[in-house]
Amino acid sequence: MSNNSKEQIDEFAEVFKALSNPNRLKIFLSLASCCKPGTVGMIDQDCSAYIGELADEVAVVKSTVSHHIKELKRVGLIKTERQGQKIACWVDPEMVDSLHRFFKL
Amino acid sequence: MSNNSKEQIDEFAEVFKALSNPNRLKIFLSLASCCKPGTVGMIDQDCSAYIGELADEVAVVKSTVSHHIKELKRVGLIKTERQGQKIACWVDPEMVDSLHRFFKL
DNA sequence: AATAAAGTTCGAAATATGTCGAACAACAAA
DNA sequence: TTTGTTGTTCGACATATTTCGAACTTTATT
Repeated sequence: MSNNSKEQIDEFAEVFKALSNPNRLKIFLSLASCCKPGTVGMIDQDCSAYIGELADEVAVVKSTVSHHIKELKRVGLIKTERQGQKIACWVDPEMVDSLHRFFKL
Repeated sequence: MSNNSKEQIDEFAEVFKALSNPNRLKIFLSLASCCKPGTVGMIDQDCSAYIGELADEVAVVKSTVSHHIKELKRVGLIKTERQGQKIACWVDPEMVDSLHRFFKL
């Protein structure tokens, strides 16, 4: 911990900002709820959700969820893929691991 | 990860917000740089810094550092203690551990 | 081709944040 | 008690964030 360049610091700060909004954090946790080791980059029905589902779950309109997803994606916390009309979202376990190591004492 | 109540989510969101500002994150990392296991609650010259030192390090005026320290303290990331004219600041390893566990896959 | 479903983009409004400098308070030293 | 050092509080200002609803796009279905 704490052996970081300015760039790394700014990058982590952006990730933390992405997680600093309660609704965005809820979305992230909802997507993370089925994230297990060994599923890096994998998509399956247990490990992803659609925008509309998330909107219902978090109780904000889908345009807002769309913004939040965009931000979570921008900082690398989640990945997305179009599946027909819908967009599947899932967390990137590598980023979670990076954060896990960040707080390693 | 992700088995959290609304209150816990809001609490973590506040902690992440505290770490989302680059200058505040720098301050935190500076204080964390010497944080080792087994030093919970301990203060010594290797494990704390004063407001003025931090202001120099981060290159913002001390009134701003004072605000940032107040915020880091409010969310539980750091602790402080007056030592004569100065105020010693150090990270709370328990909170760091809590964050470490948060990102445990 | 027309309609429906799922997301995105845009514009607007309210609220929050980060920063500074000036004035103030607490403590120490002469 | 006067002066210096360290940190806090206050007011102000510029900028960023969060959220919504309306209009639009993309894909699927009839």
